[in-house]
Amino acid sequence: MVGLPNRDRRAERRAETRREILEAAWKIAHRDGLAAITLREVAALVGMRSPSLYSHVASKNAIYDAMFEQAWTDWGAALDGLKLPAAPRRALLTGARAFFDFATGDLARYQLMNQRTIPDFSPSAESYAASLAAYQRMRAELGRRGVASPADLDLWTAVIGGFVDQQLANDPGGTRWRRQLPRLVDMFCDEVGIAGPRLHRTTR
Amino acid sequence: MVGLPNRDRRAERRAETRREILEAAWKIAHRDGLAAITLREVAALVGMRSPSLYSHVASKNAIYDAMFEQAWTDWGAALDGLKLPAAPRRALLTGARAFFDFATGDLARYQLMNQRTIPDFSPSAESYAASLAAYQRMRAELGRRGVASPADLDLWTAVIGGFVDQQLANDPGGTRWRRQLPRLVDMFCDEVGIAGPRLHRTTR
DNA sequence: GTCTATATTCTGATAGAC
DNA sequence: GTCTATCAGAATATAGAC
Repeated sequence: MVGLPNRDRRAERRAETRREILEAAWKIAHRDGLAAITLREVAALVGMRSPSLYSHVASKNAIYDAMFEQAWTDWGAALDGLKLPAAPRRALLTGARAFFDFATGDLARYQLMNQRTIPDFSPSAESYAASLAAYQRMRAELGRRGVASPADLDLWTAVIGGFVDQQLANDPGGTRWRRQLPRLVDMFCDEVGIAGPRLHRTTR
Repeated sequence: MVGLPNRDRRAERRAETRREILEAAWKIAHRDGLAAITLREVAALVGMRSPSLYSHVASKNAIYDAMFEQAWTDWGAALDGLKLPAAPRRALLTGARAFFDFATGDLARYQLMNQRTIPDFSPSAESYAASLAAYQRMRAELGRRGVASPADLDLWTAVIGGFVDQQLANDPGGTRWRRQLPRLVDMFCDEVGIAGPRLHRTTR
């Protein structure tokens, strides 16, 4: 009995090409910044001429959009893969370090995810949903540790984001702010009322 | 007795033209973002053709550089003009609000001052000195209130910057993070050991 | 699906007359 | 110091052959 092929080789090829296009775009972004991505160079890196890209991508902004979605999806996956310790303060520190390392590990990615670096780009509804999903996952984990009020959540996102920004801006590749994460978590937990032993030695 | 004129009208005119050029550049940046500044439009706004700009400015990046220096000089002046209350926590809150309002009041300016938005631009030594001077002034004021260790200073800059970033990114024009500044200052002061009554009501 | 060719528009910067 | 004219090149995107 003859049936349909159970693999769509053509679709696989298309998906693979699309993956290569995104990979090339990331490569340029890492080297020269997000704004430096051009269709010509993306095409050259995947072995095409620029007009051929339009068979795979609707526009340049569609590339940014796919990158945005990919970045947030990746962070969501990293978040899901975390083994969080039972002790709440330890759990927060693990999460903070994971986000910090993810964010500082790739400046271009962080700018695309969290800052308005590309003037004409704003994420599509589908891509934005990926970022929202990651945020909700973080919210759920914090809620499990007793951080539930919007004000407390805003406080958390702000102080963590601030650490990332300072690290990227003033000590890229270093640990000047990273090594203070235990202290930051302690300070935050003291403020919002998460009990437990201090994570770092108090110097006073 | 006849002497030299005590005003150099030519120099005054030149300085005035330069001021107008910067003003035009800011206007474009506010409307469409830093990256949208073009020499043609700057020239049009001051009533020139673009080549004429080169009599006043060495290059496009020189305009960014002058804007960078101006922004930091302005912030330094704002800092100098502050009347800080005697109570340390009150003083920190006053400073925090001043910086927060200065930063959130102008996204383009903040991006130019603190983020790497323009790929090819990096400040000249002279312009960078203006930012350093402002930082030293902040450091001196914090030192007077007992915040002196590099770690404490890093903690302060990070949490304040984080509040600014979140406000700009997620609630531009609003007060979602601004209204939590008293709490942030309390949290910070508790951590670094600045005594005094709490600035905000504890909800727990 | 990929190509060549091209449209269209913009960019920063320079040369040289006045 | 400002102008016209122009360079030299970049960009995204489309048309249409193959």
